[in-house]
Amino acid sequence: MFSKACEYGIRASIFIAKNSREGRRVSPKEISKEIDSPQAFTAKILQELVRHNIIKSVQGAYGGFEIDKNKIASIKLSQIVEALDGNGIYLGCGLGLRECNEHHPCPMHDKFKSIRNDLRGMLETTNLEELATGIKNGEAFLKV
Amino acid sequence: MFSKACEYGIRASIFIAKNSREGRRVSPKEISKEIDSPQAFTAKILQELVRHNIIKSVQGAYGGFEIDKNKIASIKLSQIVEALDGNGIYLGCGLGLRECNEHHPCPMHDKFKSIRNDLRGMLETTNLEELATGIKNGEAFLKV
DNA sequence: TATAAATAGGATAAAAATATCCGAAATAAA
DNA sequence: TTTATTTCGGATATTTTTATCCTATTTATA
Repeated sequence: MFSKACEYGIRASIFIAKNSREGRRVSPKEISKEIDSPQAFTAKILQELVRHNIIKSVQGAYGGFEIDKNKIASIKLSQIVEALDGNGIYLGCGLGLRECNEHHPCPMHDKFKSIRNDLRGMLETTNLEELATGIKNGEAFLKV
Repeated sequence: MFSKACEYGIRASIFIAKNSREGRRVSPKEISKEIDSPQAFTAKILQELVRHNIIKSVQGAYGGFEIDKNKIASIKLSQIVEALDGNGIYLGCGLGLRECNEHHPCPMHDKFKSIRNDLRGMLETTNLEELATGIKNGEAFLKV
């Protein structure tokens, strides 16, 4: 469904959000440990999220990654997915046709459309705030 | 969502189904031309589908690929997807956790569950017969 | 039985995704 | 201003996916 990069990116973002709410900056080392992901690869993904203005980095000693507290609730999963996997999951054809729409549908088009829309809806209405809360409350996990 | 191999495999299966209904066997060459896919790669995928007993091959002169006419309506998209991409799309965690279930959910688990179930339901209730009909009627397309 | 036509399958190549390494640049604190 | 710490970014390596090529095997027909 999502690429590894995107899976790590979402998990990392949730972990950063949780810590930013508590006023803590976190390093790629700590992140990759807590979400069980390869450290250097995760660092690359974090850089990409910084470039997309989804998370913020502070360089130098005592630096790390964080998210503006008052921004956490407004960051949607869809932004992270689009930043790392592009918009293919929204716009692409399920069977890989370059052109697939009402006027030129693939055989699966109608049936696939509603599922893709549900997925899109879910990603566009789920924000980091609620996901971080699940982690904080111990109701959900970021690894294993 | 699906791998390239799976996309080609589904499109090829629909094309074979349509032709088998008309009593025609088809070659990898014709298939890849009609679904716009790389020929040798498509041939490999067809072999895999044969191994999974989804399509049938006839070797030698006048051979090719076909599907038993009375089997077309009973072949579900889910069988093709499972044969080529495995069952990860049904069972796997959206965020890539090895273990993700009601007792140990990822933060996205609840929201993702229903979408995954809808996808699963769609794949398990959609058969080659109806998809081939869409192609035959010119309502749907397998390329471009 | 010989021939031509077709799939099967192994070997290999190319491209993309995943992952690692290391030096450069930034920055807080001593 | 020096030092220690930390992200940035380029280079490279590894693995997986996608794709191609070539020969062997199968089989209908002449």
